[in-house]
Amino acid sequence: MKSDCKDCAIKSKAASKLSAEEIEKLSFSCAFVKFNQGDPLIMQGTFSTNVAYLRSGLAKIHIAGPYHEQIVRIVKAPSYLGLPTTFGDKINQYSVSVIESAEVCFIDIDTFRYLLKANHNFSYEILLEICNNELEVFHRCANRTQKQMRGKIADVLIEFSERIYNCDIFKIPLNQEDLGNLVDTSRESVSRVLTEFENDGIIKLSGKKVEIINKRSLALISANG
Amino acid sequence: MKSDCKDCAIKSKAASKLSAEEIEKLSFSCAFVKFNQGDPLIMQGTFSTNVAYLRSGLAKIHIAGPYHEQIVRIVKAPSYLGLPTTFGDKINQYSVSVIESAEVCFIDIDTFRYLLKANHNFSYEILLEICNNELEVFHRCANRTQKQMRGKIADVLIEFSERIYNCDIFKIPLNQEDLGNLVDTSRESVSRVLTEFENDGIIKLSGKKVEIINKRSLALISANG
DNA sequence: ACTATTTTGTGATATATCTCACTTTTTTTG
DNA sequence: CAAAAAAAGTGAGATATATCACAAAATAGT
Repeated sequence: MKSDCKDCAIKSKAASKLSAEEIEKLSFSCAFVKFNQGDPLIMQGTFSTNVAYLRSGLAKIHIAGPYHEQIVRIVKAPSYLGLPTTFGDKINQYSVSVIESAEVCFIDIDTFRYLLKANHNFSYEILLEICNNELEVFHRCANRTQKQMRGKIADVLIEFSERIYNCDIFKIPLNQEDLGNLVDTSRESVSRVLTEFENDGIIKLSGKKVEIINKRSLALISANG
Repeated sequence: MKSDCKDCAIKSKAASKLSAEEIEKLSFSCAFVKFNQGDPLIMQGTFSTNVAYLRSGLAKIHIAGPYHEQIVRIVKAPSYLGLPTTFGDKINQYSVSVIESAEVCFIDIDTFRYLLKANHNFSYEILLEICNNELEVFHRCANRTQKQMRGKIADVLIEFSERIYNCDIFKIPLNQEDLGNLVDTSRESVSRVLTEFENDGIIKLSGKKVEIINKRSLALISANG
């Protein structure tokens, strides 16, 4: 357990509010680890003693629903992971897995709590992050249940291109089964819709690589489908 | 704008951590208002300058989805409302309406922020509340999308009986349309399932009054339907 | 490089739920 | 208390999507 958070180039906005001594304290109980695609970071049902800070990479938050796995959202670095669990009971209420090789700092929960108490600006930033997540989940949930599959898949393509990759060409970091779990449809439907979009000249596919050709149409489908 | 929070019998757990002076400060920028069923407390899209503390009563959080209104969750007093909005942009991201006559304290947002900075224990409690809400939303969302209507309606009946009213006999505080918006089904389906449950001897209905007769069956339906 | 495994594509069929249309009941209001 | 409005019940038909069952591709493992 030791890192040098002081010189960390990708400090969280919250961490940048910490004083020199506080950063020092953080360094002492912060473990830096690299992960590969597919690695689990947080496992639903297990005891949590750390907050995770996703320094780089991409992860998915997923929970075991009554029938199948549901992917709640895709988290892009930099971002804290497992905050809600940190406060309620200490049993993780959801899982987090890496979907694009990631660097993660595990911060001891007691230290994290100490920092929350010691530094208002830090805790305010954390509060902010949690609140934004909650709002995002609200909207995502409404979409998931109300739109039909074309709309939902259009949504997710737009999200990857705009929020995650900032680019019209990207590699989907999930297989179609998982894509289905993210938007709540079956794997088969994902496949069908994707080829449909390709036939309509809206996207171009080659393997998992997607190129968005007609963003306009995609936005329309997202809005009306 | 003035209340006497000091003597308030239903202080929030967070507020009970405040010092005498802090409570005094709170009192000065806290407006107490009574509301009736149907009254809007928070309106999506409007500018927010207050945090609301639901002192007594019942409210629903709802957002305008792409197609229809969605009821995100039912909030039972005591509980803060509109916390997430308080921190992100100040535009309310969802609406809150009273469904059973309520008493609400509106707390000026700047005062609330001041208290968050001034008192760690207060802010820690607030953090806790937000985190718990987020986790609840996760699970609710998974249920909503994965279970089918019988299961979802069984769920909601159990929730009313156990979380909201602590009683096997209660009056549903929503009409069937809203019940549908809460569990994501059509009004007609709600009606059908409810009469189905009654015919199966699982519940007894008279108007909006529900008596749960066979909780065991209901739990089974919730788990498997 | 070859086999095993995972992932994807695609048709046919099944089905849960929505929608529409109308009636009946309950609640509200003047 | 009557009239109007809102809410609830119910059948028949439409439909979006799931499921099943394979085949084809792509990836991973030895």
